[in-house]
Amino acid sequence: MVTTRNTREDIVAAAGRMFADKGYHGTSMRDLGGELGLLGSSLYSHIDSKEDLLVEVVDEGARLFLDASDRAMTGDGGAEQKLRALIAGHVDVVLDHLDVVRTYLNEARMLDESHRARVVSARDEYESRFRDVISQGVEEGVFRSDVDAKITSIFILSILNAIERWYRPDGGLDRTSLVEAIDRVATSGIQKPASRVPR
Amino acid sequence: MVTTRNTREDIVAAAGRMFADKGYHGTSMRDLGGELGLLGSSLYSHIDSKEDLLVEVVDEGARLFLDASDRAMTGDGGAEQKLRALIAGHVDVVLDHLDVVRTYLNEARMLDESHRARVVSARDEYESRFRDVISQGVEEGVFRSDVDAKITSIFILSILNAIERWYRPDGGLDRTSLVEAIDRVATSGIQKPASRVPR
DNA sequence: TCTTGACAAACGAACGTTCGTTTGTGGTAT
DNA sequence: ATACCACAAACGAACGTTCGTTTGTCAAGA
Repeated sequence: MVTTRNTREDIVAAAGRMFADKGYHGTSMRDLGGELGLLGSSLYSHIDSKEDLLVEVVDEGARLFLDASDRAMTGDGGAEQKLRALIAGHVDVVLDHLDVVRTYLNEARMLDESHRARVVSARDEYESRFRDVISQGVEEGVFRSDVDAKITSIFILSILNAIERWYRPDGGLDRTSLVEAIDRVATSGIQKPASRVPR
Repeated sequence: MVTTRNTREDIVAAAGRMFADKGYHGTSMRDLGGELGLLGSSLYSHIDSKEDLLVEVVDEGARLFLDASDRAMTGDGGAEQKLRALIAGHVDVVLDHLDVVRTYLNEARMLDESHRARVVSARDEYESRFRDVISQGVEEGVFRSDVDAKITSIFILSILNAIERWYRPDGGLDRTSLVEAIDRVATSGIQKPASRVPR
């Protein structure tokens, strides 16, 4: 037989893919087995329950974002560079782990109370890094003093988390341009500055 | 007996509520009946199928947004005012019809192909109104000429559509301030304009 | 030989839905 | 006013199917 055996990680990866596409409750164990060329029951040689799969995928999503933000915060630049690094790191996670991210963002709420609580606190921790960098920028004087760090961090994360809903890798917009576009709208908005010294 | 009877609209409303909370596939007809003090089977005195309920809720969501944008576009202001009206109208729809909106945004993809296609085209139409207003603003010269209307409209809608994920009516942020905050970050960003006469 | 991964059958529970029946209510004829 | 009827709403049992999961078996690698 030439078929390679499936590992536990194959199953988790396929679960991430299917949960992202059809949702947790919209994916049956038989669906998932079929994706791997197995019967649904055969999955139980590798895992204990369907919910374990969701926990595993969602935890991975949380970890990816936190790790990326760790890396972004280690730079020695000011708030502007740090914010841009956070944005770039987030975009990288979304584009490099699209299925995990989609499951993390959309299906985590299907977890039972205790697991969901862990995810929520990880998400809060992640969001606080954006908030802190924005606060820092306000203190440094590079961001306007009337900027509300909390709500602004929510807005930036809203843009970042929506990427999975519309971005297509073959859509003619590479990730550098995407980061650039997000960074520009976040920092400068769209309004033309009042002209001050024309010529 | 004092209990009032349930109408079809009660059922659709409850369906919107439950689909928003637990997802379409996460809500059983017995769950839904229980929400109304009925057996699951009793729902079929009013409806033909579970999917019909989803279609009805999602269609309502699409209609709410399109109607709001119709109203916003009738003003005679410039692009800046129109964009702000679009934002304010969107926020009103989200906050006044939270369950319908959550189902519209998160569960429409569970519809079968033909129904989903209708929703996608309604969403495209709605998005194009944001895009057109932004293009108009660029032509008018009130928005910077390097603004990409397509991607910018996506970003603004990302912020607007994420509201359902975090906003709490009792959270100390009223809707006027919310609209104001979105409008400001969209038009002005967060960066402090370069000062020209330092010191 | 021992472990692993997959099979295939089977489990009980839950699913969406159907069906025949009961119940309550409002209008009409008495 | 009372009796009647038509109808809509809800019941409750049951349908066939699918769900997540358990179990016992067996072939193949280590």
